Amino acid sequence: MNYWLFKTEPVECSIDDFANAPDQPISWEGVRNYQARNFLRDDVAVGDDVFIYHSSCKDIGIAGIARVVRPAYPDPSQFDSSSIYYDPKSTEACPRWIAVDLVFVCKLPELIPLDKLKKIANLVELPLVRKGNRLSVMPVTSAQWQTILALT
DNA sequence: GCCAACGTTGGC
DNA sequence: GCCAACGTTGGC
Repeated sequence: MNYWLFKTEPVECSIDDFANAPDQPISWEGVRNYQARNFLRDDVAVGDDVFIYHSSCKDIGIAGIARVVRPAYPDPSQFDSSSIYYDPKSTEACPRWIAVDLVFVCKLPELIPLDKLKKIANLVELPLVRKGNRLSVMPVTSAQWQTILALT
């Protein structure tokens, strides 16, 4: 199995949305970046664990953990003309964007702030803390995962 | 709200 | 296929 980090703006989907719906799969939609899409399509698998990271908000950082329960399928929002994620160039026959489903695992006892992650020597290779990083779905190595868990 | 960094688009 | 222009991300 693999480890991942998914970014989200908590006003849209936060770790509390997962915590408030235990055992209920949440569809991870709206990824509109090809590199992130390729990870979802090719590498994210059922049983993988995912850090849920809150961005563009007051408390920026890793908020909790979710688990993949459904592998890649066409992101329905790309076909919905009323959605902000609508993509007129995508077709049912040849969908461009991919979603997966996640379920809640846990909230971290305390959010691990980004500035704390940036100070950890073992995490300098994590794309999240690299300058100019914009990847919203990124792999986390087993060692990085353990390092981050040890911060809690 | 600013803006650096990066990704995407489209003319050539 | 290059690359300038434009759009988006996301921390600050």
